[in-house]
Amino acid sequence: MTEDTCLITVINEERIAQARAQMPEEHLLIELAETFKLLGDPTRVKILQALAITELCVCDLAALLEMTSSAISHQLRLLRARGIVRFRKAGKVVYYNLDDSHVQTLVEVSLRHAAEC
Amino acid sequence: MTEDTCLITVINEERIAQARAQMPEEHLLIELAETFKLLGDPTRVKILQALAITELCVCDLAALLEMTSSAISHQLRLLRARGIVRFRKAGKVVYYNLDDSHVQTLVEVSLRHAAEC
DNA sequence: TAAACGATTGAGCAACTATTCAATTAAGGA
DNA sequence: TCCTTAATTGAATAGTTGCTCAATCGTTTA
Repeated sequence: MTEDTCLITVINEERIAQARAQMPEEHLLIELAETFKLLGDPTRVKILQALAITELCVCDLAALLEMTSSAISHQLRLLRARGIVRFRKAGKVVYYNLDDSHVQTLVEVSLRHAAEC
Repeated sequence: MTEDTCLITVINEERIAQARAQMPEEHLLIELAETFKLLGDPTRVKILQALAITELCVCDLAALLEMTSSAISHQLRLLRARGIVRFRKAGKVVYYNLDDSHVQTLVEVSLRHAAEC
């Protein structure tokens, strides 16, 4: 991390200034990336899509995705930590729901777009 | 990958059937996850956000994000590969633009939501 | 109370990823 | 032509991640 060429060489100073002025705060962009990263995994996308259709317990999700309940549980923990899913206990069984309608619309919008390609 | 408990134990058979029937095709969900994964990195989100404001060359992006142009170039390659950015050459300088308006609105919508939290 | 079962958790591992570093390409200017 | 510079590329590396496996927790029921 010494002075790299391109930390000095600047070609369009005004544009950089403009971008810098209009860019959202860094922590906001990092937050954003965190959320996208969470959606950026096939298993988690499938879980979210399934929960968008109906409430399911860990075991059902495991059966649906043909994975171990351990693997599912690990992923649900991440989704829980970001408040994307919520759960309710019914005895031994834990049912999961989507808790973030925004994420749901995000997935819907993206799916529509993906389907167009 | 033998017969795991939860590949057999099913609690809500009808719900699983319903989810299975309504779930989008697997390859579509995987595509979706690929796109989200690409957005799920701070550097790439910053690049996209900057390009949403103004056209910039590799060097400018490097200066703006305080990173080496090599690191930026590597990330641009990934974004290019998915058709999210396009470029035009002006002599030695390569200018990058957003090429996917959908991704742009995706980021905008998400930013608005992130800002609300 | 003990056994059974759904779910969670932590350690470990293999696969992946973002950056660095060095080498190379392509274009411009001396 | 040679030198400089913007950009790209490949290899190497440090850090991350998703799954497995085994152990454990909490609840039900025999």
